[in-house]
Amino acid sequence: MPSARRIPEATVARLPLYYRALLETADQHVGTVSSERLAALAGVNAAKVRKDLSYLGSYGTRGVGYDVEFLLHQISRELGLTHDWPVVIVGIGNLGHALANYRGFGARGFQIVALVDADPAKVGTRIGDLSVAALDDLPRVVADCGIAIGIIATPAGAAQEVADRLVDAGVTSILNFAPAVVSVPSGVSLRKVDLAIELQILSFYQQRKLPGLDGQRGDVPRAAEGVG
Amino acid sequence: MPSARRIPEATVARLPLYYRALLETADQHVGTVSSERLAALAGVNAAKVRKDLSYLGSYGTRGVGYDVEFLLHQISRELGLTHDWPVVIVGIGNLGHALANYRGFGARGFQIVALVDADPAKVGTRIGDLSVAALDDLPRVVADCGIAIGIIATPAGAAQEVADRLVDAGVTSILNFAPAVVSVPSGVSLRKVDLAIELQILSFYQQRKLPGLDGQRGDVPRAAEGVG
DNA sequence: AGGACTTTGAGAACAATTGCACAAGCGCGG
DNA sequence: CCGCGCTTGTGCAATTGTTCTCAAAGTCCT
Repeated sequence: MPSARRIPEATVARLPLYYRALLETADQHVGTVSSERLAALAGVNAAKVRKDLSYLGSYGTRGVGYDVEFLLHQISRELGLTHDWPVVIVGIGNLGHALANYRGFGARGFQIVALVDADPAKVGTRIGDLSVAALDDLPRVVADCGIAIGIIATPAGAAQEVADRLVDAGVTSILNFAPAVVSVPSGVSLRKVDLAIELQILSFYQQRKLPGLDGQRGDVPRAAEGVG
Repeated sequence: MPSARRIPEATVARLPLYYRALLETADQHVGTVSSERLAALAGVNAAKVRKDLSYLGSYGTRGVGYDVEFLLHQISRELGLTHDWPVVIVGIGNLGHALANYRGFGARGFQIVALVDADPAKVGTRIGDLSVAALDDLPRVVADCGIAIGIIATPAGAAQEVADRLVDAGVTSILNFAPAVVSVPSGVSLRKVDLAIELQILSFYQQRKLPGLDGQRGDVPRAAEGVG
């Protein structure tokens, strides 16, 4: 029963950072963390950590900090990571292939349970211990495995069609890697990751620093994260 | 000479969306677009498009819209995409391999010109028409190719060390795919993409919709992008 | 038991971003 | 040459997110 309180989007996007930081902390058999320390590990500032965590409830102890295990439990409950989520990847090209093999998912609450591709030549191919299914099998695969989350790793042109099919099959959360805008019915969550766009954003700031390269280049002051 | 005006971060993050939308529009030999149409293609709303573009200058014509070619040129100049950027990828595992082969970069202003890995077994391996160099060769590779942008695709444990080496070698923009916080000197830009975090954010919203699954599941109302 | 010290949680100020609404500007047809 | 319809550009209000500040609440030491 995740708290009913409304949690700001910006906070939700940072919870996974805290989660990761807490996992590392727990590994080192540390019992409690201060907001200061957690902030350093997550790459944000302490005030933000406290405010974010306060949305979940008053889980800290003044003068002490947060109990690592307890906070870890609360956050994983809030993020819905108390059980593993089965995930389907559609589009087994370069990227889909890499995602299928990516160890990071399993370690953090997700299990790739199905691979799908429209290309008949790829259907039946094995990757790890999964074999690629046909796009038409999507409804059955989704139903059989109880899949709620789908990943689109197709070329841009196929993205909308695949999204539609995922939704029809019953998927209600989609992560889109294709460089295309896709729209989904309300009630379905959609997030996108566009690799080239990230580089283009870097390019913007990179370009701005060349013209007036005013001496800078010492490497003492350390400013983590963010761009600029 | 990009305009001197300060462009809000949120706007910068959307310029690539407009750029992509404009490229598609130009392909269809359309001469002008309205903010309304551009908004639909980019998956945002029209007011935002107008405000964003107004930061670049007054490039539209009232009563008509924006000249596609001209706007495309202005945005690509602003993003620094008038020339290709050479990019180095460090860490040639699953992900690094996929990124090296990803066609999307070349098409949008970036060329992967070097691959680097710490593992001696991988050094010398060929991917496409590049061969993997040793980590120690980084300074030479960066200097020889005039590389300003680096991609980290290593496991979490190696990320900070690789970032330090990239910076030492002269790289001033870094895209980090490793699930770890890395810090860089001020003056160096850093962006991060964490694949598992994206799924965890979806998981948060997904979990919240199951408890009170209040009938919904019709597919008529179309709400593009964003989550929830 | 009491005081010093630490750290949280929250209120308030501040900053950034979004969205609305509409005047100003442009092209076109008469 | 003028008026009409369309679309931009922007001031303003509302929302969202961040940072500051400090009282409250706990621990630890004596």
